[in-house]
Amino acid sequence: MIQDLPLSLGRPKDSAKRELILSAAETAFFAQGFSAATIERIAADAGVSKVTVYGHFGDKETLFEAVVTREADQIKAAVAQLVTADLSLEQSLINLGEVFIGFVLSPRIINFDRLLVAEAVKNPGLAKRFMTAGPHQIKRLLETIIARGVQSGELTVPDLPKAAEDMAGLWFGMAKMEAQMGLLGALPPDIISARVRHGVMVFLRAYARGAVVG
Amino acid sequence: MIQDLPLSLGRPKDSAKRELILSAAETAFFAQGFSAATIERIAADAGVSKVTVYGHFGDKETLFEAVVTREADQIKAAVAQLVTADLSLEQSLINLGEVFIGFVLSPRIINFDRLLVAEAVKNPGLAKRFMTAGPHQIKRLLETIIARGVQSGELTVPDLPKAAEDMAGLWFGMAKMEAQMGLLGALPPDIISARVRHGVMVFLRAYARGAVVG
DNA sequence: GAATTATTGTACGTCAACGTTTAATAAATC
DNA sequence: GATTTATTAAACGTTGACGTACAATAATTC
Repeated sequence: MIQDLPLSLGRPKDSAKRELILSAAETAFFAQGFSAATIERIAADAGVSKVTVYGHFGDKETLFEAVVTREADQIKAAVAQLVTADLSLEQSLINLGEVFIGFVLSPRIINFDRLLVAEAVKNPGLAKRFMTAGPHQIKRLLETIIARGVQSGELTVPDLPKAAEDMAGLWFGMAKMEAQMGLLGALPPDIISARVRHGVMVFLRAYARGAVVG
Repeated sequence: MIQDLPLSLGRPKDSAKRELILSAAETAFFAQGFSAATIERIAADAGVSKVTVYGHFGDKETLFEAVVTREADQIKAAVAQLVTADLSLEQSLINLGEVFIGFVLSPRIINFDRLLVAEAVKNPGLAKRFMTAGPHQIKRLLETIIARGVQSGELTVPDLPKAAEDMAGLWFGMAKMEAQMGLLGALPPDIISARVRHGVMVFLRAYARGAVVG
């Protein structure tokens, strides 16, 4: 087993086990929510003693936070890779939209979302971390793309953040609500693509040069 | 106390107590979620014995369902009153939007939403009932209004349901996500109004007669 | 090899909440 | 008044899960 550098005496904590615990916890929390998931089950799924779980993470709350933090970090990394290549305005929007919508509407993220929404009251910090790592970053990218469209003279945009929200809203429609409520299964890529393309067309039409939108 | 008609022998169930229980349950569930809310506390808040709660509703699940059904009925009734008066297209959209967005983003409904989202996995029927009673009805109204705009020649709409989703998406933007995550407090009416008006303008611009939107 | 910490299995203490039981009383019908 | 059902208060059984304790063993440093 690959071990960490020795920072203190005695047998070091097994970081592989830590990862196994996190993965099992993620699965359990995603599937059952915070309260319904049990430490014993998580430990069993991770192939680890319950005591080890308590050794790595002090209690259930801390374990949950670690799961959320880990997921948020992964999201952040994924978003950071979304460098907008040098494509047409329309293609840039479609590309970003497909990634964004595909991501947000994926069963995995919908489950994650459910978790955060349920826990948002007790633990607003976690929800905020997720929004900052994911949606807010995407919105920034969107603004960048739209700003390029303004510079090239293709668009007239009086308010950049508002326009970005409009684009996101058009992409979503009511789909996220439906997905959260469990009325939407996993969407095939072509459905997502069609939805995104439609949204982009509407957006471009509304914000075409010459249009005046308050 | 006002009693129901005698349908069977013996002392009838007190419908007033039933209502008190439902109200207390609603408060508890909204504030704490399904698992965290306790029957004892609900009974105490309703000023009623725990046994009475179990007498009216067999168990916690059933009580929860009764709360959701009651709320959905109220929503349905509220929506039914939204008869679209004979106003301009723009005014009709603004009016409906303000009611819709104000409703969906209100802390009360956001909490309700959180509940349903968390419970949607276990109990998809409840979530569906809510969607049917609320958002889906609104969407129908929206389609009616948009169709009037088409008939009057103000709009060109190749796909009515899609257009209605676009309008809803523009109204929402990312606001509902933020609200669900607890990053948005109660919104004052003028903020909601501004958001709705902006969405309507964008929508009308995109779907103005002559526009061709796939 | 000595000292130190991690891991495991098992068992346990604790606690909170669901749901039931019981005995007494209240409200309704006949 | 007899019967039947509802309500209450209090006590109880049960369950499930969190978190801890203990003794034995494994891994690591010095």
